[in-house]
Amino acid sequence: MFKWVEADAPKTIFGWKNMGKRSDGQSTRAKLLEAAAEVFAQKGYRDTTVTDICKAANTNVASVNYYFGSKEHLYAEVWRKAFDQAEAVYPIRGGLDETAPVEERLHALVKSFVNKMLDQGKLGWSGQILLMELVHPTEATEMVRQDVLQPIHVWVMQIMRDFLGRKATDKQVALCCMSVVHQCLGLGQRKGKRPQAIERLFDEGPEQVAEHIFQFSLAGIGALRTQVDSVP
Amino acid sequence: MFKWVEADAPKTIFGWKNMGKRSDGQSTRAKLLEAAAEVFAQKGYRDTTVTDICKAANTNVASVNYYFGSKEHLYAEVWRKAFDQAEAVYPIRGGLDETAPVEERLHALVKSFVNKMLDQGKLGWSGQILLMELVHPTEATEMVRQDVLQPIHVWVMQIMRDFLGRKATDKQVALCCMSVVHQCLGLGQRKGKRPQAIERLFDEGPEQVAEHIFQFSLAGIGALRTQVDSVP
DNA sequence: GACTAATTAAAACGTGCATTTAAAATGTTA
DNA sequence: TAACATTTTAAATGCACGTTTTAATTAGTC
Repeated sequence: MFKWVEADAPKTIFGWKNMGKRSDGQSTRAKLLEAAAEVFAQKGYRDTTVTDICKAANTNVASVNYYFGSKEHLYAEVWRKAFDQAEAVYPIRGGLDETAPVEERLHALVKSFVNKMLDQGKLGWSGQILLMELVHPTEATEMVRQDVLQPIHVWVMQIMRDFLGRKATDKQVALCCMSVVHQCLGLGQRKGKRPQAIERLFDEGPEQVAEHIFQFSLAGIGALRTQVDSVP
Repeated sequence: MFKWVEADAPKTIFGWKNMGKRSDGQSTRAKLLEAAAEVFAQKGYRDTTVTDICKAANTNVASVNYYFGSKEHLYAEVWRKAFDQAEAVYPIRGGLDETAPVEERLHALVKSFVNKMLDQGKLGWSGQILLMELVHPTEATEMVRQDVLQPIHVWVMQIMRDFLGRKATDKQVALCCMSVVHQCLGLGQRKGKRPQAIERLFDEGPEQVAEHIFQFSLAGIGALRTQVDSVP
């Protein structure tokens, strides 16, 4: 795996102003990034051709390799950017820190997660890509695990631990994390591939779904907690 | 999409006994079916090459097209067979019919589903393929939807309806189905791609996980039911 | 044992795709 | 305006893969 130096940014660090750079509004690099994100989210890494991307971005086929070195590098960058954009609008912590009441933290978490999975616009791309990667990974997964996935996991575990208390085992905590996360992740399944009764749930936006998952999980966790607490 | 006539079966219907057929124990066709299932489940449809399959089955590259017409047809047949095999050992109804107590039906459903997703051997292949198809469908999805997916959905909906009672809305029923199914489906994520705390949950077999999902869901459904019942 | 059909085997074909190349175009510097 | 770096373009390259072809081999029938 070779190291790729970006074409745009580094060129100005020597003091030049805009050496040889075109000035047609949105740079080709940005266009590619935007177009690629949409195509990747829709068709997945493997079914997306660089020709697809360049057609969508209205650029030459060679531009992907010129700006990103390879399809794979573009994909990694797309993924990271999609995550950042979604996180900016739907922050997983909802502006809360670890001192906030657990219920509030869980509520914020679920709302954020559900929105990320169900957003119909560009903010839903990260969810689509995430799910595809978890089910059918590419090598790019490794590139974002530490920075993006790990912090979320820590936050969820923290919430569940606070819910269940000291007496709960690590396994019980992990199981509850799993239940909540999987309920949210599953929302990313391909549209139109589910039974109609399920599809209709999403017609009226993510709020109702998020509320359901929150209440459902709250009860599930509550049951486990009383069970934990009953042990001396 | 052309119609393909299988190479083995149809040849005997004219009254011949075994015309030209080799008799070396396991037929090439069966070897392909078995090997392909494993490779498809592991690498997914797109990343699997027919060379992969034939190498695993110890056959010639042309054999896939000879016996199945195309990679896609083989895939469809593999999928259906994997489902049947898993269903034979982990029946989704657990031997119960609609007159059995709802709790028992749900318990059986979850156990069956979890086993299908977590089985380490060939009985786990159908779960792997199912999840990949839901997240990133191929055209083969359509071939099994009616026969395989639809009946399961009907059964789950039935269970939830019986749980929640007449007063519950269709939407509430569907949401509960979703919560249960997604908890199970999520188990099919690629091994080794999750946080360690989660990975460890599966070391000791599916039983504990199934039990957790059952209890968790029972509480979640229960909460919704009391809410439903409280409305006059 | 010759005939026929089914199966296997090896090589060839054709296509789709990521990437490379080399030249042209565009902008900047002096 | 000349020299130069960056960016764009169109065409070429090379490889991987599904499928086809053609010939050889095997098994059962008469």
